[in-house]
Amino acid sequence: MTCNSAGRFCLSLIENDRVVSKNSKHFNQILSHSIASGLFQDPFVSSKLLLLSLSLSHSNANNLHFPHTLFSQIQNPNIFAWNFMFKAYSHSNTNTNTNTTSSPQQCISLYNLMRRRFELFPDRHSFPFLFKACARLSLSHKGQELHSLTFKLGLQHDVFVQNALLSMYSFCGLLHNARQVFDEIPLSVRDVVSWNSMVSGCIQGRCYWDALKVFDEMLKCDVNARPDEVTLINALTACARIGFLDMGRKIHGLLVRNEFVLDVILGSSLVDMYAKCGQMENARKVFDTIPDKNVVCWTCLIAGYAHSHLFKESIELFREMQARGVTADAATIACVISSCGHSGALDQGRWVHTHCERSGIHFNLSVKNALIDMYSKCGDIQRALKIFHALNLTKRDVFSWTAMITGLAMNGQSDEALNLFSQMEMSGGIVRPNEVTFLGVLSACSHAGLVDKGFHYFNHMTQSYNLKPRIEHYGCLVDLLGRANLLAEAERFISAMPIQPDVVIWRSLLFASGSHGNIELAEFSAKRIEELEPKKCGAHVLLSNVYASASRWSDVKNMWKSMSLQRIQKLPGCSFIEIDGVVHEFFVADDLHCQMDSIYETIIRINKVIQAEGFDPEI
DNA sequence: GTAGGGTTAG
Repeated sequence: MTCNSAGRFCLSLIENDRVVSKNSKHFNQILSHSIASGLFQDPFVSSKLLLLSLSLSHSNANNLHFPHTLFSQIQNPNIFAWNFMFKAYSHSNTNTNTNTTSSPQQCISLYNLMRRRFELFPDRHSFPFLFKACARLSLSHKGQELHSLTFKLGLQHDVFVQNALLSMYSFCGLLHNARQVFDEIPLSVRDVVSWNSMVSGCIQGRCYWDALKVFDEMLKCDVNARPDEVTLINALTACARIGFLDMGRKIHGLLVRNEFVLDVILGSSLVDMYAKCGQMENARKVFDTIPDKNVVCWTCLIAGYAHSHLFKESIELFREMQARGVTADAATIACVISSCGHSGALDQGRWVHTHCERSGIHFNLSVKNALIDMYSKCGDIQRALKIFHALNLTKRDVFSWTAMITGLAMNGQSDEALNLFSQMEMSGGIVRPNEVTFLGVLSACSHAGLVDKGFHYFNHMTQSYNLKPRIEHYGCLVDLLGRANLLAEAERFISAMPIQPDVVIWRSLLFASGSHGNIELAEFSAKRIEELEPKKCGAHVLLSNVYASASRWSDVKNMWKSMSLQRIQKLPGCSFIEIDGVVHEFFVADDLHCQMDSIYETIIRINKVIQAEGFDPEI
């Protein structure tokens, strides 16, 4: 074959690239011919072949070895060839142990090579890939350097370049810069992608109100860029994160009016929005209309029930999902395990745990944290500790530490809880305790009656960590003082608090004063509760218990009389226990359980044992 | 004569 005929052969096949791109044998033939004939050094031919090699390795997205070799054989790659390589590397995986060349870092290295050795400038097609690589590597400095180059090259009005630039800034956490880029794109140039990138950038930066402001602005001022599905998904996400139901409803109306197709992603966003706003009925309604529900969609609803403290429903829905053949992933599992923990369903939680181990579901940190929390809440502190200690020190996040500290505290192991907190602080500042961590620490102090330590940690929290105490922290301290019979101090502490005390605080004081026989203070606290919750029976019942323990029976009687006069009904106290995966519920004076006789027999037997040990149980 | 962006939901 002569050079010319080889050239014609190559070109005709290259032009027919739909055939070639599916057949590597064809491709290899063309490549050999082009090299043998010297046609490979034609810039058009080499870049076209490079593109073909990339589309052939497309099924194996991270194996860019062959295209890279091919690229390195091009003596003077044109901008097309460079851009093909930028594109491939900017999308490739960051961590591939087997092939270290597949990473966005390669994109940047190649760019540097292009500038230094070949003295070529990037063009409008290069920038989106280069910005993508910077974003994925959090290389904001490189991104800024490229930003200045766009001015030099007069690309400040190229909407592709500008959109990629603004996404890069928000990805790197520089929301302010992103906003500046956005503002500088003229309205006539801005498209729906510009708006979506800005909204999504605000969400990434956790500025949900700003996200909705941008969305609102888009609806009002830009007739050229109508919201698309991505816009609505982003806006719904923002509503979900801040629980903004009114706006969420408005978006729901908008998507119905504009006849958007409710696919699984838009549907899930809507379910999530309603669920996060506590509207479980609406969430369920939307959920039922979504075709081809996937695991994310189910998890939104499962998590929604848990968010609304409907743990039983959350676990039941998980079972239903499995029955429908949808495979759970780590997010689902973390959520269900947490529901098991909150409802005390240890057997179910344990079942989920083993089920995951057997079915090879990846245990990410959220799952492990949920397991620590569940086992602690269900009293299996050894299991919780085992999982916690198996976690590498550098892997533990604030939730792992907090779950374990709180778990130890609620299981009466206050010293261990406080020890663990010291370990957390000594772990080199990798993880900073948050408000919830300190709740665990304070409750450990409260359970062990460590008054001074409790106040020490309270000050430590505000002074060393600059954390603002919430009402729950004040509640812990009131509890701490109350349990230690420092009732006057507790009262003083409440009146000096910078926040208005809530019923929990007064209930805590009522309980403490009752158990230490200070009826006057108990009455005072009950009054405060009644002022805050006039319709509820809590204060009446607690106070009548106080009277009863002081044998003031006429007061007990009056208490109940006034309750019936005010038509306040006492909700029956309820407790539950899980045995062999079944949750058994008991109400006060309940005789509905099928094994009631043997249950009461056991209680009487236990009481006898307790009395024989010299205790006088209060029944 | 080749090519470009926002992957958006738990």
